[in-house]
Amino acid sequence: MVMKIKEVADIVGISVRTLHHYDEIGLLKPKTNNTGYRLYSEDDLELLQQIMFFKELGFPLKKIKEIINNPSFDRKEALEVHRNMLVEKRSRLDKMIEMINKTIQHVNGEVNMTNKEKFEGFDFSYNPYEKEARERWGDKAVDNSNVKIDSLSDNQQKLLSNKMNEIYRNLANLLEYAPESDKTQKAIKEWYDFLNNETGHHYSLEAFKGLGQIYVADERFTENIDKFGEGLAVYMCNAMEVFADRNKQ
Amino acid sequence: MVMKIKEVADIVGISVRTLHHYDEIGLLKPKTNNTGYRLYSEDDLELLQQIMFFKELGFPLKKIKEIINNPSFDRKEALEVHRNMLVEKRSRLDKMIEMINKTIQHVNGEVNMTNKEKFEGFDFSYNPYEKEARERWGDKAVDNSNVKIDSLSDNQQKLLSNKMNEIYRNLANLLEYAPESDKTQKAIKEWYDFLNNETGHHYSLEAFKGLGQIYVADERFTENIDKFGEGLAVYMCNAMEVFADRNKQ
DNA sequence: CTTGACTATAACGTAACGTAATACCTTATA
DNA sequence: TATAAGGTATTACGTTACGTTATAGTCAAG
Repeated sequence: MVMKIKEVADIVGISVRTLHHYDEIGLLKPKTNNTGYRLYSEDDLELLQQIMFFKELGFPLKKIKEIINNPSFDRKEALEVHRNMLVEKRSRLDKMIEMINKTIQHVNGEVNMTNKEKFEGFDFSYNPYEKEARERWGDKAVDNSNVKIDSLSDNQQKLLSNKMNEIYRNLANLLEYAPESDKTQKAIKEWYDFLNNETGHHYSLEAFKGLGQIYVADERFTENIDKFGEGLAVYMCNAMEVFADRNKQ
Repeated sequence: MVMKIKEVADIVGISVRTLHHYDEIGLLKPKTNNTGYRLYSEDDLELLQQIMFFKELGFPLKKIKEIINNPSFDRKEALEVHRNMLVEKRSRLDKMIEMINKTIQHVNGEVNMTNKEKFEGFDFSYNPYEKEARERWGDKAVDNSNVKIDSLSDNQQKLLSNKMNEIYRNLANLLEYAPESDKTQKAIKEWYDFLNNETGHHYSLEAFKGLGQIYVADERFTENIDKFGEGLAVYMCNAMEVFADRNKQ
């Protein structure tokens, strides 16, 4: 079932102009019929829902475009982080309500408020989930160029980039296990095999170990990797070392 | 105690440029010392708090200026309406959280969602308090879109609908009494309580009074209500006003 | 008395649409 | 089938609420 622009606008609660705008900037480009009318599909609506979520969270459209165009974008994961952010937002609202109650009492002369207290509810900088989202989807995390291996083709780079993201996410969930644990080592092996089979380069175990060390030594790597989990770079370095040493000879 | 601009900016969590801007447009003009530095007093901070409240609610700065410059502006009253709006906002957040949970299930293939459902949490068109605020401080034009009850669940709508019919029938039989009569006022109270307890929205007395006025102003309401008895809409409007004024304070 | 952090004004830039003008397309109704 | 009403497209300039330099004066600590 396809829908014309006004129908979509009415359902979503935005203006037709806004949808025009999203088309203009390439954020949401529906198909058109022979007379140039925009026809929105179910998939377009799903995408629009995603866009609205990110918009609700204050992301600029440019960033939203980057995020949803990134092939490593995991919709379900995004939804879960969004939920956490909304819960966080609600608790901030609670704070504001509490604050406004205090202010009312203050106006009545019943309570004194410090200046800091007067604005506590407005301060949006202390939201761990927004921070998480920014770190996960913000500038550098989306841009894998820091980590790319120049000699590869575009396709290979994209593949590598996706695999890296997958590996990082995967490993970030294993941080509680020891680097030498089976689960971790299995993930590392996957990474090692991928490098050898898909990148066109051969990585010796020593080279692989060296790569792990680069993750810690080069802060461009450290920074990007740690965005997937605190201390992940060091963790990976250790795990890769264990992997190399175990399989050596 | 006076504060320099950066201190204020840091406390409130906005930029220095923003405060410059507010000064430029005459929204918040602090005193200056002999070297031109802006010095913000306690009163300036209180005003800024007001400004931030209205901003949070999506008012444009121009309107905010009009509002707080209006000599009839009652700070306490404004705060109370603000609180109500925040509570309303929180319940919308609850809706969004519910929706996102549904969406996650939907992604998992567990549930089907209609297009309307997908965007329910984004629909900000129904908020009695924003309507109240607009009428009080904003354009007096009645925005009909605020009158719809689409955002209620099917069950709530059915319940509301039944209760409305009951109330209307009831009141149509009281048309011969004055709007301020005990019988009429009792029926009105029942209506008011129902709205507050069953619809998920909180109606202040002012909002309730506004609702009555809508019955007369919006011909869709007038038409339907008058089916129960000639002139019932106007009668209810009067009775609701009496009820609001009597119970105020 | 110098340096670094803070402040001022001025002026251009930008994001995300709003608004208006003009013209074509679709559909319900006479 | 004609015709009006309302939806749609493109183009283009306007607007809001600041961001971002650039340039220059001010203040507080070492």
